[in-house]
Amino acid sequence: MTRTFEDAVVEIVDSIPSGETSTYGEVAEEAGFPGAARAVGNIMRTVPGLPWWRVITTTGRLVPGLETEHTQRLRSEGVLVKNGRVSMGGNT
DNA sequence: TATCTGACGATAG
DNA sequence: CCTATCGCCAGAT
Repeated sequence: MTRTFEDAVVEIVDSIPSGETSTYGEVAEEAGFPGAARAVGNIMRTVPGLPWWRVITTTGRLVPGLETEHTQRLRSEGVLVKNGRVSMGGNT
């Protein structure tokens, strides 16, 4: 089994509970590759079927080019978005 | 094996 | 607040 970064990221991102949000850095760290936030982003766009909208950047920035789509999806999950940004990691 | 890419992260201006 | 640059890493070609 080619258990690679991709596989790990897929499972982790897919494990993010609805209404919550995580960051690329967090996902990368959980995957076992801290610092590989960039690689995470690539996988998010490479592997379909992933709740990529639950993953944001550490700065609270949403996915570039899909900010509108991203915001709508988060709001649909119950995540409050403020001015194109996510209200913290979905936790108070 | 080498080079390029990118939905990041942090710092500097 | 925004833009630019450097550093980081795995994947794709």
